[in-house]
Amino acid sequence: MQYGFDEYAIIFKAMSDETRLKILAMLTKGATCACHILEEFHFTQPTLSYHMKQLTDSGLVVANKKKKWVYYSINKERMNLLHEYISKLIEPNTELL
Amino acid sequence: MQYGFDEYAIIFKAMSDETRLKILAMLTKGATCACHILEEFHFTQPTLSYHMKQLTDSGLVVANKKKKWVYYSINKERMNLLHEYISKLIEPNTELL
DNA sequence: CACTCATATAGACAGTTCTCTATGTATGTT
DNA sequence: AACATACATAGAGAACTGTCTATATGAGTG
Repeated sequence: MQYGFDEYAIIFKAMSDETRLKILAMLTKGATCACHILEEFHFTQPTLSYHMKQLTDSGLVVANKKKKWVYYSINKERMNLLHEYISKLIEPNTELL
Repeated sequence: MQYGFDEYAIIFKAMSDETRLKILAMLTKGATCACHILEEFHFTQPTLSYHMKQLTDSGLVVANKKKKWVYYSINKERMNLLHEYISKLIEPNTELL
């Protein structure tokens, strides 16, 4: 396995919140700035900042600063890693242990 | 989408713990009884019972009682659902929102 | 330079999580 | 019936999470 359970746990933890799943779904439409994401929610700006940090720390999302705005987008490479991980949990006798 | 973000959040939360990821990996080898799973860890039996409850409540794992033992195994249908969900986060403009 | 706008950080606080010990339940054994 | 084994539940406590308000940072504007 490329990474340990601890690393995958962090990734899954990033996805273990309804708000962050909605953010990820929004990002499938393409890179989006924080201010636009915030409009879709009823919490404050620092709370969004907290959630974006969880997502970027996990590696699932990358931040791209352009002028005053930060554009967030999905890290497809990382998401593919997760996709393969789930595959290994479906197919028996894989090299997970 | 078949289920809402809340339901997927519960599934991902079940996978957001290193211990439970290791348990899932063990279960890829086939149905395993709790006592055998416990041998692989250094915590107590009630702690394992707690983790197994998280996994079964999420639907990722099913419990099968045979005599004195409970055999746990991966619910492949549920895992496939997760697999498809990740696919939708990789491919752009899917119907997640 | 003073000000505004977009975002991040700090600190507080309620709620949740993961672990433990103690106990309960259900099944099998002597 | 008494005991042993496998697992679940209850309750407690330390650590973590998600939210807020207040403040900081950094980039553009007049």
